[in-house]
Amino acid sequence: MTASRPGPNLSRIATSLGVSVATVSNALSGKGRVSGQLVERIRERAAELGYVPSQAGRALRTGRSGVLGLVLPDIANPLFPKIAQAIEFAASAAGYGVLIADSRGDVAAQTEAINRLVERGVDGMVIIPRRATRISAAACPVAIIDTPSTPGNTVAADHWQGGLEIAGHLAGLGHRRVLIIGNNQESNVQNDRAGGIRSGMRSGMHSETLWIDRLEQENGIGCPLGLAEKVRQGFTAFAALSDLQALRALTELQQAGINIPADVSVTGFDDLIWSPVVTPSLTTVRMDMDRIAEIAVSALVDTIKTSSIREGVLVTAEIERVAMQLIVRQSSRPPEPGTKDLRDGEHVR
Amino acid sequence: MTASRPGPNLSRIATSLGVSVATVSNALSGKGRVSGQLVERIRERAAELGYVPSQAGRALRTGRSGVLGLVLPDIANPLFPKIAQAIEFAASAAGYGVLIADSRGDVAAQTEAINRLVERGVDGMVIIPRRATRISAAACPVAIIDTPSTPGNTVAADHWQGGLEIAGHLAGLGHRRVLIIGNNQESNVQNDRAGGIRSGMRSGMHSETLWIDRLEQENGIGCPLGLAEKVRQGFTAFAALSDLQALRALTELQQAGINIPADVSVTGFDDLIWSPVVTPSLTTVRMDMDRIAEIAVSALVDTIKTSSIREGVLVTAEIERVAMQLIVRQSSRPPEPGTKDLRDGEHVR
DNA sequence: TCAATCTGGTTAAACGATTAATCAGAGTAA
DNA sequence: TTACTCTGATTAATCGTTTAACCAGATTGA
Repeated sequence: MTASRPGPNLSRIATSLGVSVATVSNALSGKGRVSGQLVERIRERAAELGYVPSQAGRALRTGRSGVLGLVLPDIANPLFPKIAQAIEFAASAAGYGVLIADSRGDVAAQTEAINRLVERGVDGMVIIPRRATRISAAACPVAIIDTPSTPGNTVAADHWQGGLEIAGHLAGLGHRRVLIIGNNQESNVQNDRAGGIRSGMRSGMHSETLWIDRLEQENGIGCPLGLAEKVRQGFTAFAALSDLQALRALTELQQAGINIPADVSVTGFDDLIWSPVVTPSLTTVRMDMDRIAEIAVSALVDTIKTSSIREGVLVTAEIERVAMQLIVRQSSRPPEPGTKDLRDGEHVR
Repeated sequence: MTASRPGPNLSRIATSLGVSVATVSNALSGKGRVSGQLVERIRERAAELGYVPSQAGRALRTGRSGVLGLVLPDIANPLFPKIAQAIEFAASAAGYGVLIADSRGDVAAQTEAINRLVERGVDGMVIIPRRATRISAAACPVAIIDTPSTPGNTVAADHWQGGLEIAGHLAGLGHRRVLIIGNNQESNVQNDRAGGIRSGMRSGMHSETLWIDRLEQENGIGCPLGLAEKVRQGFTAFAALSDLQALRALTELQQAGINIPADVSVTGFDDLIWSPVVTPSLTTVRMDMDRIAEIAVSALVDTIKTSSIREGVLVTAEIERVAMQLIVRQSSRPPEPGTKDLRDGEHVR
């Protein structure tokens, strides 16, 4: 029993017009030598029969599947929807499908996931590593989206510059003492963001950094961050390295009776789904995921088209960093003059 | 130039052992008649050469691609990570790959996205419709994950029962006046959840429903929900139909100086990523997405394997609804006796 | 003893698209 | 007239796997 596809194939079109399959193939792909009128007639007939080329047949012959793999070691990442959406859009615009692979955070399973994609014959992969994972060269071109400071990175948001934006914003509002809140000290992305914030501090400004992973190792997961105490110490701005941490800070502060933004300001990163709808809405920094995806995919596709042999290449793009955009909302405001900020000044001295 | 795959193929194994390709194929698939020892030798050699079957060749011959499509009309849905993860896991356990398709919320683009998947030759699709979209029968088996009350639904969380859990929990705590908060009156899922909550009300309990979409049509997107006023009217519990709305309610109430859970309780649905880490952590109801995905995928795969012709079938499974699980955290507590709840009693009378 | 059956394989034909090689015929130049 | 080029098509091979059909040799049954 041969399960034949329902639709028409090249040969059906060919016999129905009394020409050869090669001619039909040439006419549709515009490659060989076919007269103008015949091309016209073939195109018409193909459309009228509802012809769709068999990817399997094409893949077998050309060795190209027309499919890209998308690897996210941390698929539970709340950024995933945006990433997947952007990659899928860019890929399908370039005529490619997107196969997803998940490794559930496990580093060993990541290799296995990559292998599954290779076995399925993807022409290339987009990998968004969680930490500084060395991507062991796969059997196909690979584009990496992480952060510009990661070696091998293809394209990414300029997280450092995003940090500068936050620092500039807080400085402009008049904040002096900033607490940076991250959750993973191993993360290249978070380190760049934090570095950007620190290097954006103006004279007279001071920052400290709170790493949640450290804190949770001691006090258990989900422990309080002790932010009310930080407020008492004179911090007037809390710059989280992700909106998830910003939300955690926001609610903890609110619960402690501290008003945002009247008493202190809170900022985040990534403009995640809840950021516009919480009260107060969250000042944050957004990355242009569509543009990043478009650059990554087109660089990947270029490499695929030019590299005749199926080899593991790390793809590079001309534009390596894409600017992040500051979104000012309600959660940031100048510190109340004469109260906490002044008290802080005394505290420092 | 024929771009040949790098790895070995059946014929390489065959010639290296001096047997025919058919025998190798039979040995590896365990289908034809091959002696035990020969099977053994072929398996060994295949492993030692690192043989991976060409999906393209197999797909061309069998008419099956070994790939499932995943269609999410609302890819920005915060549940997407969990869904994609669960589907990918179940599919790859069954030997299938997962191709994603996004329609960016556009209903017209949904059909186009489905077509793209069909053109890529997916063997079946899992569709998670946003609203009550009639799925125009695609050219392959389709499993739908929505809610049990949707006609054509294959398998889904028992949202109604989830609502009952919430209602039971709030009733057990002693709440009398419950405000249900949804954001989309067209959603089957949300209606089932709300219906469950309402039908779980004990005698003496009262509920009202606030639809955010209605409110935002009048007052603009991101408008305040006026929950402080509701508290004054005597509501002591706010049951959101999604954790996103729960979060919106939580922060709005906190900002208004209302303490949770001391003054009022807030509950959600879905156990989204932020629910355990906000303060107070959110009481919610979780669906067993892994189980749902496993049921949907295996039903789909069964249908694919038995239906010889490639036709558009709506797949059914034996288990149609999967129980949701109540997760009690900090945001729900008995109402303060003698204060708001009593005042409410008077207010009602 | 002769035919039927079983065992362990082999042969060959697909699946559908691509593409190098070829070919018939017309036009052209010497 | 002969050789050469150009155009517009056709032929045939190929990608890797699956599977129906066939076949040689051994065993079995009557």
